[in-house]
Amino acid sequence: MPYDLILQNIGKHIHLEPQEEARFVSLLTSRKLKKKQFLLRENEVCRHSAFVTQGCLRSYNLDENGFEHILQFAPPDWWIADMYSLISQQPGSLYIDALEDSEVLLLSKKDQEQLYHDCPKFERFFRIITENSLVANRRRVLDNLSLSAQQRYAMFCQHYPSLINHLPQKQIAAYIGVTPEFLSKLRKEFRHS
Amino acid sequence: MPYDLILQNIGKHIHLEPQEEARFVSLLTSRKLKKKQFLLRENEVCRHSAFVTQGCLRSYNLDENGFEHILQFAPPDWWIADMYSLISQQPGSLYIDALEDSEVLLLSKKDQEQLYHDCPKFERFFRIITENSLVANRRRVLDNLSLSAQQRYAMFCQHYPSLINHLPQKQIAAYIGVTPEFLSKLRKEFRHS
DNA sequence: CGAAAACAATAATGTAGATTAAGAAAATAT
DNA sequence: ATATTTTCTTAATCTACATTATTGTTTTCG
Repeated sequence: MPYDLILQNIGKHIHLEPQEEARFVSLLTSRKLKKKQFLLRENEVCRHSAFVTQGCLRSYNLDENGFEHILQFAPPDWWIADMYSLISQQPGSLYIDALEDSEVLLLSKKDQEQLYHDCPKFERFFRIITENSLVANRRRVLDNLSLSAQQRYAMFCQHYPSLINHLPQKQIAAYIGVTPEFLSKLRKEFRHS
Repeated sequence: MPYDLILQNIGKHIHLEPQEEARFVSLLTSRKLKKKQFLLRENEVCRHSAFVTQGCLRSYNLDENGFEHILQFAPPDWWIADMYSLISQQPGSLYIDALEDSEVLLLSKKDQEQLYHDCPKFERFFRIITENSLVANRRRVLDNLSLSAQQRYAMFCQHYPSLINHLPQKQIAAYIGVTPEFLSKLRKEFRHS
C-alpha cells in the first residue's frame, strides 16, 4: 500500500480508527511528477495540500531579476502547498516543482474542510503540523536576521543532514540566501576548519 | 468590560454561545506591564498565550554580539507567545517585553488544551490564527531572501502603517534586519523619491 | 524644571557577500 | 559514447550594508 507513509505521518499526532483511515484515504488522489514538472505556478490558485511519498519537491518564488528563492524543500513524509493561496483561494506567488521524479498524494481544500467538519481529530492534526511549521519558520526568520551565511549553512547541515548530499548546492544556496559562488567559498573554508 | 476586544477577535473566525464566552473569559487572567517590563525571558519556559489589550509588546532574541532581532510586534488585538517553548514546554530563546505601558490577557497552556478538548470550536480558532501567522512568517522569509533593505522598509510601511509613527526607528530597524544608522539613510532617500 | 538617558542624523571607513567571467567536472539526453 | 546542458570552483572586482565616531534632538524621570 502506498498509503502507509501518510497514515503513519498522521499517526504521529492523532489516533485514527480503521474506518476513519479508510475515509481519509478515499479522499486522496495520487500524482506522479517528472523532474522539473510543476505542481503549481505563480498566479495560479492552490487547490490542494500535497503530501510527498517519493522524490523531492520545492516551493520558491522569483525576484524582480528572475532569481529563485526557496521557501521549502519537501522530501518524502512532508506536506507542501502555497498556504496563502490555499487559504485565501487567491492567486499565489509561489512555484512548486519536482527536483527529481516524485510522487505526491493530493487532498483538496474542499475535502480537507469537510474532514474538519466531520471529524475534529483532523482539525487537531492540521493544527499541530501548522504550529510546528510556524515554529520552524519563525526560527528561520530569526536565523536570517541574526546569523552569518556561514552559520546559516552550518545550521542547514545540522538540521537537514539527509538533504545535503541529496540536493545540488545551488538549491541549498537559494534556500539559505546566498549565491552559489559564495556558498562554494563557504564550503572551502568549512573543510579547512 | 475589558473582554470585548478578545471576544471580537475570536468572533472573526468562530461563533461562540454566551455560556462559551463566559467559560472562555473565566480562564483569562489580566496582567499589566510597565514599559520595558518582561513577560518572558530567554531560557524560561513559556506557559501562556498572551492577548494584548493595551500598549504594545515585542518578541526578540539576542545574537552572539548582544544585538536584538525582533520577531514580532504585538499591538492591541494581537496574540503573542514563544510558540516553540509553549508547544514543547522547553526553555525558549525569546524575550518578550513591553515597548510601552501595556495590558495583556493570559491563557495558560493547560487551559488552552482543555478548551480544545471540551469545545473543538476553539481548536478551529487557534488553527486558523496559526495558519494566518504561518502565511505571514513565510512571506517574511521570502521577503528577507528576495528584497533589498529599501524594499523591506517600504513593505513594512505598507503593511503596518500604524506602527511606523508609533515605534522608535531602531525597533523597526531591528525588525527588518538593518542597523538604525542604515535605516536613517534609507529614510532620507525615501523622502527625496 | 533640569539632568540623564535614549534616540536620530550624518559621514568616514570597513567588510560580508554579490557580480562577472572563465574553465573544470558532473549529470542528462540524443 | 559523445554532445549538450547543468553544476561547481576559483578569482578579480564591486556594492549594499555594517561599524565607528560625532553631534544634535527628543524622551524620560527624579
